Amino acid sequence: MTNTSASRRDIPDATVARLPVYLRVLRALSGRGVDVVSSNELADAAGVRSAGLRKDLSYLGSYGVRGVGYDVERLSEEITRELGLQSDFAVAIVGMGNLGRALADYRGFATRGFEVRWLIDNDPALTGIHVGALAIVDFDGFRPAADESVIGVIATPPHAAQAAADALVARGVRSILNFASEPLDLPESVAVRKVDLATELQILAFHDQRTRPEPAPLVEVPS
Amino acid sequence: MTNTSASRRDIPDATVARLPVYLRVLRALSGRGVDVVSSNELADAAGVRSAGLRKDLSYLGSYGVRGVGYDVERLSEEITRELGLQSDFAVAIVGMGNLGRALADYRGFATRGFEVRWLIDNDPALTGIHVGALAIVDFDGFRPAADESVIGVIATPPHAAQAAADALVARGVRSILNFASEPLDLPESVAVRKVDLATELQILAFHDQRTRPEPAPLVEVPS
DNA sequence: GGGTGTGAAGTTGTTCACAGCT
DNA sequence: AGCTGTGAACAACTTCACACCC
Repeated sequence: MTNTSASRRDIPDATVARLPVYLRVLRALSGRGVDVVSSNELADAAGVRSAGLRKDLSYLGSYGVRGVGYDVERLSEEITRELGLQSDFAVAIVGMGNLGRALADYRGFATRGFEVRWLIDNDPALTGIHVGALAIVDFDGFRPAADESVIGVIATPPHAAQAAADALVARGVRSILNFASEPLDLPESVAVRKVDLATELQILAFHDQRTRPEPAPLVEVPS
Repeated sequence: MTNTSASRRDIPDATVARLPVYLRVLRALSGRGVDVVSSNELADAAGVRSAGLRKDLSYLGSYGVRGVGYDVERLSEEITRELGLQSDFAVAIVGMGNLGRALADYRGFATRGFEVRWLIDNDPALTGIHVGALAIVDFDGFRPAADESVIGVIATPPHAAQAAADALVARGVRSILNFASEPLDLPESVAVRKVDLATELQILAFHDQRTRPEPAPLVEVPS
């Protein structure tokens, strides 16, 4: 809802969630000098089915050539544009515990169009300390320009997550990646994605328990 | 498919993915001395709709009381049992870079039934070094008992992920949480979940770009 | 031949709305 | 009266299969 204004073309959420994966594969191919790829090869490398891949790409338009495949460069650009990644996004990480520091140093961001530009923590003992090339600031030191897009990453302890989110939103952040297990209560207009590590493990635990091979591989006694 | 043996009751994947969230909320309620909760309150705290919550819980059986709500303790136990979390799971983290170290120290695991028991890295310069109470070992030092369930967490650089996964599986691991962006090629019998941080950011970028308020909200003079 | 693009069918997940129990 | 449990309607997503084009 709230979808009042024009929503360009309507790309399903499930598709949007896979576009970054395709993009990564395409860039790897491009780096290896490949310039045409079939839906089968691409799907394989991305871990999806080829029919699904073709359907996903069809939402962007027709960028493939029948009997041949997709132009790697062209498709790459198209997805980049669709995801809005032509210009770099700035990232602000809140919470400089272990996880926050690890994220601050994470190499994968820069290579995919994200620049970590602020490290925020309200603990006065931490402000001023450098992590990599950046100094930790408190929220007063976080003043993004009104026209720049900043993605906020919450890596605080659970009880501080809501306050961190509110502070980010108050300063114009409209997209948040939340590592705290606490669900955030925010305006509809703010996009939130959650990564809860313990939840992921629990989901795996469920499947593990369900596919346990034998009931109890005890004993081997004859008798 | 491959669904040869009995699959107890059939709980939808989407429901399984939410059970851990409910469980966390229930435990928090329990800690605050609450002993009955309605689907509305629980749904609210978990960030879902009440009808959906009730449907989810209905897959576990009928543990609510009409006109009253759910017994917090009872439901907690039921979900715990269903997820297979009665006994602790052991976790092995592979790749002791920034992310691996952060995960090794992550407090959220222990409180949710997971014990990090192995820290693995094949770099000889790292083996023997302690991170918290555990020493880093190489794969030769990873010898879980045949009957214990271990969840493997891959926090290596992308190019090492497949080899790490293969090594885990060769030692009996059947559940893997993969932080590397590389998709893993593994037998069907191994459950894999992927957490790709850059992908999450890119999905947010898409939404951000799409909901940008005005073309250019300039002016207003600060100084 | 080879591989894309896409309606149609099938599957899975969500929401509604109300019967039924306490 | 209040709140759960659930069939039934609905919506989203996936897979199939084949027409169509190079």
